[in-house]
Amino acid sequence: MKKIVAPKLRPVENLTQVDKIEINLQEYFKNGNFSPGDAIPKETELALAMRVSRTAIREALSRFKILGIIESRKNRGMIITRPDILTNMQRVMDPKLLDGETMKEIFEMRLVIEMGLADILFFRKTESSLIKLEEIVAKEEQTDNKIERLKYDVEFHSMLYEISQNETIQRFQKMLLPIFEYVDNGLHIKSQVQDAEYASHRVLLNVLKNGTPEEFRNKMRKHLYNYFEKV
Amino acid sequence: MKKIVAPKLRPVENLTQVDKIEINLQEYFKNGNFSPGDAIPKETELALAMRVSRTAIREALSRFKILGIIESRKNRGMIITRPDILTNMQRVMDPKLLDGETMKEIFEMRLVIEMGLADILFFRKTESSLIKLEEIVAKEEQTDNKIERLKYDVEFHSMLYEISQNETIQRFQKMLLPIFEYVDNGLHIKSQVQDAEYASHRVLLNVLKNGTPEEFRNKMRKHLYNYFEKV
DNA sequence: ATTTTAAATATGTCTTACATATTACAATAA
DNA sequence: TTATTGTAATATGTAAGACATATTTAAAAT
Repeated sequence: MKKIVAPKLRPVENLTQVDKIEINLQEYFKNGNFSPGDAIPKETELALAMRVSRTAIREALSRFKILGIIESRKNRGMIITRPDILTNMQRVMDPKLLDGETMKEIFEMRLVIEMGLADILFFRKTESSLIKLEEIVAKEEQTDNKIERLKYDVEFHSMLYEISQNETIQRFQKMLLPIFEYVDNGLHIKSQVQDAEYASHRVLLNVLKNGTPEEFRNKMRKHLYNYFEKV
Repeated sequence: MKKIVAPKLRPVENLTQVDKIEINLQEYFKNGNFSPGDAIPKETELALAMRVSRTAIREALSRFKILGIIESRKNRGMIITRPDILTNMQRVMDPKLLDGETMKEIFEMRLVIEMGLADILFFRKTESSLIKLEEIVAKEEQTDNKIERLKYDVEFHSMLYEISQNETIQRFQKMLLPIFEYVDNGLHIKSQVQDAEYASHRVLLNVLKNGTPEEFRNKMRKHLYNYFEKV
């Protein structure tokens, strides 16, 4: 029997109708030059225009609600809203669902950000913020409890972000915290042995008080690079 | 007539049933210790368990589909999937929908990242990547067309991110490009007058070739700080 | 002029019905 | 037996109809 070899066939498109409506709407929102507050057509009109049922339209619209792109005023209609760029990212920031490679990259991104922050930190540091850092470091040094120390580690770095006074960067860091904790807990990193070069929080703080941005970057590199095989 | 003064009342909760189901499911997914590929209960079971209609369940589930948290194999059931942390952010990254303050903060974040990248760039730069940068700079210098120059500007900085070999950071940059372009186009920034300190792409390239990470950071600061009133 | 009523409207929810892709398994042909 | 084809069961996808309800608008009543 002759074996029939299948010719090059592309897999059939496997999008549901709702998926297609979603794509349609995304285009519509993107190109519509909408501003927050603008009304969009009502469900029945959309259903009529796209020749689908109201059910399907509603399922697609529901997707955009979780993104914060639209909002419905009950019984009045739906409007375009100002989405929050970080909440959606936050929703899916689950170490259990991310792969190792991505987490390593995210951790490297943290390193990039914390080194890049140096100039801003020296520019925006205040007496009170340095005192707060001092308190955190002091408490950290007074405990041997591993969990406690981890807590103060998070607090120290969070405080640095706070000093930046950049809300977006701060929220970005808070969002990534689950990843950092996961990495800090010893997965995907090299041995925790702290070599002679290691820079402690105390060292970082002293540099921030009396040093230069350049010194701070060097110490921060030594503080965090410890977690990498190589950069 | 006596005027009744309303006591301090909290606004009534204004969540729809689907919103509540969404919250329920978010909890369920988060605490369920799911791994990608795991199946979740079928729609009718969820509807029964939550005492709501299948329609409402479907609208809520649909929301998680756009986040990439679940996926449905048609007629077989739904499974947990590995979400992409950046696509959702991308969906809402529309300069028209963001407020000015957020955009300024995002631009500052760019500055932080591009300065923080220095060490990695020097570690991962290659001959071929330097040649590509050289080509971009050469083409930029040969044109006076404003739009062309903007194009090469984007290419230059994109190439830097590429050298980092960090996919996440690269995608982050690509996602923010609309913002950068919007800012570059002259809104929310100080005068474009380039002071004597200004560092060109040519300068940055030469430093990357023969200088140190520290020099690179200084030049990058001067290259980008130009866009700020003060940092 | 002010308040009350009533109608119209659009979203929210539920129910029922059926279509359809996938799977597993039985039936059939080689 | 072995491989292919057919078939039933299943869960999701889609549609349509019905009604609830909050909001708005306008008409009606005070």
